[in-house]
Amino acid sequence: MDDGVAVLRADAQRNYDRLIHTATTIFEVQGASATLESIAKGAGVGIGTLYRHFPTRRALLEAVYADRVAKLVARVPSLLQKMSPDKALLSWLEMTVDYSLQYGGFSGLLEVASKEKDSPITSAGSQLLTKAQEAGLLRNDVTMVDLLRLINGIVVDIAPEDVKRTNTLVSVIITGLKT
Amino acid sequence: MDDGVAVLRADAQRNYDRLIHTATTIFEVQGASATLESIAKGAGVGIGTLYRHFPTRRALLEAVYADRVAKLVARVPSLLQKMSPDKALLSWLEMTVDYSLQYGGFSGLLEVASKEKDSPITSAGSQLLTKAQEAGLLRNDVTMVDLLRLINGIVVDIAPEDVKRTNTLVSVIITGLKT
DNA sequence: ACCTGAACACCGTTCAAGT
DNA sequence: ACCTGAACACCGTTCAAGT
Repeated sequence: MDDGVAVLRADAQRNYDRLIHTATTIFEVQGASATLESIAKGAGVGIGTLYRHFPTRRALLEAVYADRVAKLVARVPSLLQKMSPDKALLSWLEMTVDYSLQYGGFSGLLEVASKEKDSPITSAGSQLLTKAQEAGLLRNDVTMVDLLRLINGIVVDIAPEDVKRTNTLVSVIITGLKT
Repeated sequence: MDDGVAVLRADAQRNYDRLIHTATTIFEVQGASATLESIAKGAGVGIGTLYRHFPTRRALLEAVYADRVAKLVARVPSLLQKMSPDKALLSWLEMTVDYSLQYGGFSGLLEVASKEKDSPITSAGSQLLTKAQEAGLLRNDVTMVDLLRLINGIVVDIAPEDVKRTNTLVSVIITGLKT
């Protein structure tokens, strides 16, 4: 019985850590479409080693942003405790937008995760949306996948000078969801 | 004095027409990111000829969808004549979404054009939005670039089974814009 | 004036050889 | 068990040579 994390050989573990560290930095600067070659090179490993640890770009993005996703998930119950579910959803969406704006590659992860109804991000948001809908606060004909599609549209390819527009756009969406 | 359209040598004109025709078909099937190589090949011309006529992918997209853009522009005054400006904007946005869903490459054009405040598409929509704002029907703190960002988010990378969701999402946005 | 396609650059992905 | 990087595939873009 273990905790589900495979034990790696010392050199493999070191390469894994270096890849995560380098990818974090490079995604930060260049965004989620940075070349994998540059990440491998920056980490001082062969490109094959990157592929061994992370068979897809998505796997790498998930590993790099695992802690932020965990934070988004953890925020759900604490928000529900403090405020009404519609306000909680608004707050949670703003947090998601903030992560996308702060961390270069996060929006690349959001882009794929938002399309799946049972990804960690979608599942977390769904709890808030469903609660708000059950309370009759938000319209019933919208799913979390729908909502994240709109949110993703707000942050994708955004220019630095447009960042200040995002709050307004999130508020448009939330207002549009009110019953 | 001419009409602004350069007169091409007969073979050049034929190649131009073939490129447009082939590009229309291929964008339809594969979307705006189809390879330029496949378009040149399908048109029976060298890749250099494609670049001579269309120096960028965007130039090709604009040429292919010129008539649809013209329709969107032409629709503005006729919509304003028939209904209130907020309803006109909703109708116009639905038309824009329909084009993006119907024509494979149109959303690729929308993606770039929507970011410029004076592209033909943005300018056309702006007239409706401004009228609706002046009439006090829609909130004043949103621009057409903002709005097209949301619209683009709705249609980009949409799976066939999600197409039916787009009407709901457009209505969420319009509702959210109401004062 | 226009066309062709080879050539170059760049990136993703695999896999044989090595430790 | 893990790593390396050459090799292959693919695509965008340019430009010398040709008509």
